[in-house]
Amino acid sequence: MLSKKTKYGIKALAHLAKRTDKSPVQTAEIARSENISPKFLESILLNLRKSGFLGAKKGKGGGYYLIKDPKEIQMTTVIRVLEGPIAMLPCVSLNYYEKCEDCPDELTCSVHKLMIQVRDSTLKVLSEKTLADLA
Amino acid sequence: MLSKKTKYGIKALAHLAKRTDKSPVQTAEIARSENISPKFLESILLNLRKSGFLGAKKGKGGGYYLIKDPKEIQMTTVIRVLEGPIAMLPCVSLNYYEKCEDCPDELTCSVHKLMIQVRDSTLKVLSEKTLADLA
DNA sequence: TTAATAACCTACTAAGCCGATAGGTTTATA
DNA sequence: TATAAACCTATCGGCTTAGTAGGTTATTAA
Repeated sequence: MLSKKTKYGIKALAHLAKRTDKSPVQTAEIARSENISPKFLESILLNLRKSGFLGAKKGKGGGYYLIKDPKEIQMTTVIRVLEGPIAMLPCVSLNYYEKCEDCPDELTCSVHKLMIQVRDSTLKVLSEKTLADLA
Repeated sequence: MLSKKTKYGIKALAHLAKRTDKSPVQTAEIARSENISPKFLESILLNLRKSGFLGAKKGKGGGYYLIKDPKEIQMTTVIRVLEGPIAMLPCVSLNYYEKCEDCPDELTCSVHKLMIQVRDSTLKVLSEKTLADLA
């Protein structure tokens, strides 16, 4: 299950991608139109800015704006930044790999093999999709 | 991410499926050979019995055994019992559907559409696999 | 009939995460 | 100089996870 943080983050990015002009949009406006707690969204947008997806402008008329072309933003990278691993087990994660304590040998582990297949099929869908497809 | 409960549960089922005879296997033995905390595993196996995957026999020589043919046990049903929803959002879950508080209209929600595709591709993999494939 | 065995059941807990909320600081604009 | 909006830090209640502890019931073997 995706956390609300991730869901809200994606919605916010899609909201920005829908806009034709690149003028900054305030947190409060996104929060209002997407029904998200403003303060919670604030922390998410900050996160997205620090991760290089968004730029920010302070003061009146300020807000957040997309830095890159929505077509260039894969959903895999968005989800990895907001949620963390896409895989269902740490031992099959490409970007957040961790060995299982209990498993002596990954190559013979039946669960491992299965989850690799799940991971790959999920990755196929998500890597083909960009922010532009959501907007 | 799958919980350890789910991972352990699948491993335990696979352990039983690997065996040629259908004689009961004790919790302690499975725990030992799969490196799982015995007491924790106990609660998982109980769960799997109550869900109709396992039968149990008490007393000496007792233990748990598979009720059905491993070929007949889809991984989707196993995961749903142990973990709950397979979908990444409640609003795209087939078996555990819940409406999103924040979303006024699912049909126009960009995240919703994306997660349906992820769900379907995951479901395709998992529904084709049975316990027999893991053993 | 008794002892041993193993499932069954109930309750508890420490730790961590999630989804916020509160309140103050900095920077840019009018 | 006042206002606006991002930025930052800290905190919190509630929930889930991954167990642990300890006793009860049913079955088997001596």
